[in-house]
Amino acid sequence: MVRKVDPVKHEEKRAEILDAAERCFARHGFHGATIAQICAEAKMSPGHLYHYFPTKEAIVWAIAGAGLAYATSRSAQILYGAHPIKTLVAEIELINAGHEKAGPGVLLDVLAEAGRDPAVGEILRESSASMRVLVADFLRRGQVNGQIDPDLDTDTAAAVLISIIDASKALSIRAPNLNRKRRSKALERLITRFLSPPSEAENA
Amino acid sequence: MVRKVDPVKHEEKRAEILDAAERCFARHGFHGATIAQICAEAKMSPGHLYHYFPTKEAIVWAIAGAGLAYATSRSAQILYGAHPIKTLVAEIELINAGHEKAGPGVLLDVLAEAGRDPAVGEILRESSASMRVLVADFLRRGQVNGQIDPDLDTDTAAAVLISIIDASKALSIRAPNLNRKRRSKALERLITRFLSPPSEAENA
Amino acid sequence: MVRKVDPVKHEEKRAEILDAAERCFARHGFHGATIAQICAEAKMSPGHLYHYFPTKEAIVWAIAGAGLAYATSRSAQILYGAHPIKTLVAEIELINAGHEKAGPGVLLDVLAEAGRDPAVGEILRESSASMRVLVADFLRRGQVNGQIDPDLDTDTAAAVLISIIDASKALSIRAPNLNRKRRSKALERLITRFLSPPSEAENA
Amino acid sequence: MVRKVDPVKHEEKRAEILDAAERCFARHGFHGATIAQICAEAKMSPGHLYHYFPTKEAIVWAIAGAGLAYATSRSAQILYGAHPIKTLVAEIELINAGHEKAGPGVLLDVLAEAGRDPAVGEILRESSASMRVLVADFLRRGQVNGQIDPDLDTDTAAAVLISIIDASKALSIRAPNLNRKRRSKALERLITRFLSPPSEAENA
DNA sequence: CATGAATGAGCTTTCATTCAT
DNA sequence: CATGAATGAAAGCTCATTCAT
Repeated sequence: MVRKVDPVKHEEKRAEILDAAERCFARHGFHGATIAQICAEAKMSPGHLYHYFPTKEAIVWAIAGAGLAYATSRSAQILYGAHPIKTLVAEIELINAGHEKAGPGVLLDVLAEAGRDPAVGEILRESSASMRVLVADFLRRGQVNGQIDPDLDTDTAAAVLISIIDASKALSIRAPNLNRKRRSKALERLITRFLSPPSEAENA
Repeated sequence: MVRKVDPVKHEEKRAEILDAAERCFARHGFHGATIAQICAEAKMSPGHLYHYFPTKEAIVWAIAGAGLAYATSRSAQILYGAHPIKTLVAEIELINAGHEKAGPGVLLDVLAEAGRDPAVGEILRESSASMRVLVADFLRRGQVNGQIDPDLDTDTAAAVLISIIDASKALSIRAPNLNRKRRSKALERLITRFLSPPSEAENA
Repeated sequence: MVRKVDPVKHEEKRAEILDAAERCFARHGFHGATIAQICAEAKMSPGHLYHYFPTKEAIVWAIAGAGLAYATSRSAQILYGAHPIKTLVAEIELINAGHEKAGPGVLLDVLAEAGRDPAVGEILRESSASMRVLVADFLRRGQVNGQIDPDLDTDTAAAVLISIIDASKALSIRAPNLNRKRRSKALERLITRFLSPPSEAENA
Repeated sequence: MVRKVDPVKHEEKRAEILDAAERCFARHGFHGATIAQICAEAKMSPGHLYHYFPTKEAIVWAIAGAGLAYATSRSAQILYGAHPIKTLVAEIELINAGHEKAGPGVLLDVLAEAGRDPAVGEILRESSASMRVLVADFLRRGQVNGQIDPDLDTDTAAAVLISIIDASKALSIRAPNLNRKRRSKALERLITRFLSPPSEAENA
């Protein structure tokens, strides 16, 4: 007999579904979006979709995991690049600019759902933990070369920094008409001063 | 002679429904909670509930409005009291401690829904705007007496500060096991340094 | 003790309710109209309304009875007046003119409902029977003085004549833009020729 | 390769639903019949039924349209056959005989609903108009060969004739115990005399 | 692999009717 | 006599999920 499934094609289909689902979830929320909408968006019948995911919940979990994994990997890129704080703030601005066209994405939905669906909670906490490791490591390196206050508890500071990304999502919804330059400057100031050693106040 | 309606009783019933609805929404989200659950929680038949609210949406809007109005009024209390920053951080800790028993409430749901339901968006933006006025005023007073950096754009800074409250909700979901003392200290440091004038770095 | 109820006032209230109900039924049909609408139209609370009618059905029956009784009494007036056929056709035109403002009333609803609700059926058949007696009597008088074909079975002819009134309701709904003069002329011709003795073809 | 939809099966299912719905509407009226009843009658789940019709209204419209279309096509058959008037009256008798078992059908409901639901009104008026064309044409042909009064306005006369079919429905409800022979004779006389040229009074 | 027909529990909402005041 | 608060069964409709093809 022939091979049952081509695992590459299988993964591609899964990715297509997740792409479609993310657009639907971003537009209507996890509970507002329907399987039928996702099927239409993915150009796929419901019977076929259920070959790839056993339940709608499973799609939600996959979306939550993928979104958070992307945020983690993007953070790694930024933190190991040049001028991480400036880049991070620029990234936030870039994302928020995207909201004007496509809405704020699913992060807030994940946060809200995490308080209810234990599986989403678990995914969020694990992702946050590994991102925290990443950021805490960055902070420790900064402490070594004197750019970051050695008194900071790196783990706690990392958690706070991560939540500032969430805050920026909230910020762009609560006050969408804020001047972008001023918002960037304020966020940069917030982060820079939080991390800086006591003596001097400006570095990135 | 005959009383037409007793507006006090009417208001009380409405409040009972909103109380019940808030508990249900906090547990299951705006879309996950059902009218039947709210009726059970409020010990009321669906027919009766619909004497007080024309649709489920109307209940969502009322909950969003009430929650945000409470946050605004509590903020006013804190900002006009003694040691506002310390008190604010303490308040955040108090609220987060509550999450362990009752979940994180509906704020994140409001933020997520605001990106979808224009009515919720409007409610959120208006509430945020009036809260921003409040906080910006506080900051301006601080600038006058030298406790806050006169270079800060008070409006932008106010928006950022408000979103830090949202961030603290996210923080307590992403990292529920963080040491409380350290978290408080970090938040206090974050806020204090954000606001302080350039020369000295420690005051509240 | 005092008299329990003033029967005159009681009848007046009943009449007010029936007035209100007829307007609602004409607008929305027997099943489409709600007790709440009737209460609003009669400026009355539902509790009070139920002092006068035990069920919604009872209101329907009363409306059906009243409408049919009115038609019967109006017919009597016409049949015992001068130029009954011309007057009848004029009356039909008058009624149909009213439809343009207020809709076709409840007659068709009564006919439709009579096929389902046995009580309405009974009311309709009894009313029709007594109207038929009236018309048959008119026809017999016409036969005596030679204006009406003595070969006609008066009872059957009476039934057919009555149903022509129903037909005219249907006519004004099916073809609302028909020229009125021509419609009147056609109806008059229909009735006149139906009744006339064989020799001459024109009289009223 | 893969069939998208089998339009034949789809049409069959639609027809089954309409069959079931017609029975329910005939028994309980458009507003009295429920989706659940139609589902039971069609042996189908509500979810499935809504694959074929988007709303209950759409079913009502389809039933109204189908019933009127049938009446129109049947009329065409009769008018182009031999002895149209005798056949028409016989058909009316046949239909009315059916009422004793199955009730008077939905025609009166359509007429009543047409005064309220503009969509039904539109369907009725369009169907009536095309039927009127058919009947008027028949009358004109009769005028040519001298069987029908050339003085008749064919369009108005056609409208009146059509409404006599409605009248016969009403007749069989108002007076179900009328002698059939006599009723047939009276209807035939009504129609024949209405159409006949002035000189002779008997032809079909 | 792929379809879409089919299910049925459950959703929000309505409404005739009752009851305490 | 009069109110309107209160009920709860049932309405129309949705949607995650399954199944025959």
